[in-house]
Amino acid sequence: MMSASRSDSALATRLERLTGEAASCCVPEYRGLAKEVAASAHFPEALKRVRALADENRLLAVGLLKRRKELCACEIQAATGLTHATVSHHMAVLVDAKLVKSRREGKWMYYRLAERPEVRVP
Amino acid sequence: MMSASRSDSALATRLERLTGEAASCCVPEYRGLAKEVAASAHFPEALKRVRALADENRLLAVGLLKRRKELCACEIQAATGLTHATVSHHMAVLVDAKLVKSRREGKWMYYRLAERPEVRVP
DNA sequence: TGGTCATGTTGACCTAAATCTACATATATT
DNA sequence: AATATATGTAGATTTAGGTCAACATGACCA
Repeated sequence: MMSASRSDSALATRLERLTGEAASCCVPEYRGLAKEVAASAHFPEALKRVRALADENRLLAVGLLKRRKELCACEIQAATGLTHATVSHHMAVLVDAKLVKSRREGKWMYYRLAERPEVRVP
Repeated sequence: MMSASRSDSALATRLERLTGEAASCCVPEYRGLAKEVAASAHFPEALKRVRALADENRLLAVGLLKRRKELCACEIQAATGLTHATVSHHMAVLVDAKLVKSRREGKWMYYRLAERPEVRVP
């Protein structure tokens, strides 16, 4: 989104210093590297996972599920003190990020950790 | 209706709020479990780390640093297309979360990954 | 059938965070 | 010294998302 006439000079100067060549042309190389990282297979999923964990109550829910194997929504609600609406939203985020799996049993909804809830930074 | 300062320690406040409505007998037990998790030694640091990673551009910067061992601020700026002010802010967040270390060399600021940038969910 | 309980969904509100511009600081160069 | 360069900081604006009340859905039981 930035265009950058002014502030690319730092990079150009440094590259000129390192290579001895005019370097303003090398900005696309760094953008290309960034695109390579962002387009890597694991990047979107990793971003979704860390975003799912980056909330106090969702990280708490994951911690609860690490100690108790399985918890129903109302238990998570009791532990967090949130409304059931908020708990439902949070658990949906965790399930969407594939950090948690859900299982319905009658009117109760049970949650447990997925097999590999780890986060791999791409 | 519930007292308590609103945004200070959100978790503590929310845990306070659930005491009424004592219909379910096990609520205090889950409250205690939540407090145990949130008060664990690793919880605040883990939260800070995942929050630091939970931004597209910061996760991108970490990915860049995994490929290039060391990058200066202007190179990260070139890669992300952000202003230098925004880059500076993002890198400060990563450094504060102990995911990245910084090194000054003259007027250039170099960044590299910390020894263990992994995220441990508590 | 109706009623209640447990949970999901919607829509709005409101706080936190991401980003920018403008200015400040520090380093290098002349 | 002065000037240019590289990055940090402050303040303002805008966007993202956490939260709740209200409503909807679906399951169980009379």
